[in-house]
Amino acid sequence: MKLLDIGEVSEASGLPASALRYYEEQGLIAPAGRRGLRRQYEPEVLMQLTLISMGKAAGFTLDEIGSIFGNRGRPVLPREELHQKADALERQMRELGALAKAVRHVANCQAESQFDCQAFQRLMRVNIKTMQRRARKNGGRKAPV
Amino acid sequence: MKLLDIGEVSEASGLPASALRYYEEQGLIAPAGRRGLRRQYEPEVLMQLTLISMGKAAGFTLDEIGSIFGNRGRPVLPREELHQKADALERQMRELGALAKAVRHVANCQAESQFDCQAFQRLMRVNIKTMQRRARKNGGRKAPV
DNA sequence: CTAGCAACTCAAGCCGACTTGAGGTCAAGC
DNA sequence: GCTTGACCTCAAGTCGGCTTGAGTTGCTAG
Repeated sequence: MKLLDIGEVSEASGLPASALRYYEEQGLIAPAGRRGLRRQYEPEVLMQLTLISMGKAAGFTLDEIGSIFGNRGRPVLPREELHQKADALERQMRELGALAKAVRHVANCQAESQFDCQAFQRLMRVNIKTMQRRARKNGGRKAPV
Repeated sequence: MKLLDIGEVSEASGLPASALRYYEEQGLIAPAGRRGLRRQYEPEVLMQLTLISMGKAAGFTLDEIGSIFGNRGRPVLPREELHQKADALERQMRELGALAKAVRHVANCQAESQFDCQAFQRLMRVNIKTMQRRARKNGGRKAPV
């Protein structure tokens, strides 16, 4: 199987080479070897990068991503924790849906201010609650994800 | 209607007072007035903060959030752009779902490495494509959201 | 053989989103 | 009338995630 130069990986993934080197420094990816100075990647790395991008989009830090999809696809966390992460993701997904709804509503609503609109208020109500639940749990620091 | 001290807003929202001042500096919220030096907030601000939190969870910058739910609930962007934002959110929601599935799979899968697992590979395949589409469009910089 | 060019390293810089700390203000309760 | 505690301002610091720049190395084509 043909190995890829960093430039090719960059091209294929859309990530700048500097980011790839940075991911390596953080232990998220690794080249199969070198040819001279140059890193040579297995095509598999593209899948890893997809995972990383998805994880980032979901608000994980690189560190967290590393612990979910650890060294070359072997997860570092125990099953139970992984399921918790998945639960969190699904919750977050629902929140995203709520936000999409809210934005959609804002686009169509005639009210002077959203805060005058009954429908909008209903959309928000439930989320104020989940937000407060979350806040109570972690003292308002950093998204638990 | 009773006005709230920053401490009360902080308590109710779970956000530290320093963050509230920062949001004010960025033009996202504003107190109804002051009593002496102290900011006095209308309860309405809690709804705005919910919106902000949701927006952040969805990966928007504070700046972007400001342009969606502009000055006191009157959106700054035209309808069309708001719908585009909503579309993007729904896309992102689906990606999040895919990630949840992937994590769930990793938790259960017996394969040595995820990259040896057929089911996992299928899960990823589609996302590599969307990732590449996105990359081609923006040169790999900053999430388009 | 040598010129190019892509890649390399390492240190420093940058941006967003806050936090922290030092030093100041003020209304409320004793 | 004084202390206390919540709040204030402003400057500086922090952290994550990269980017930028200067100076170096080494495969490849002419």
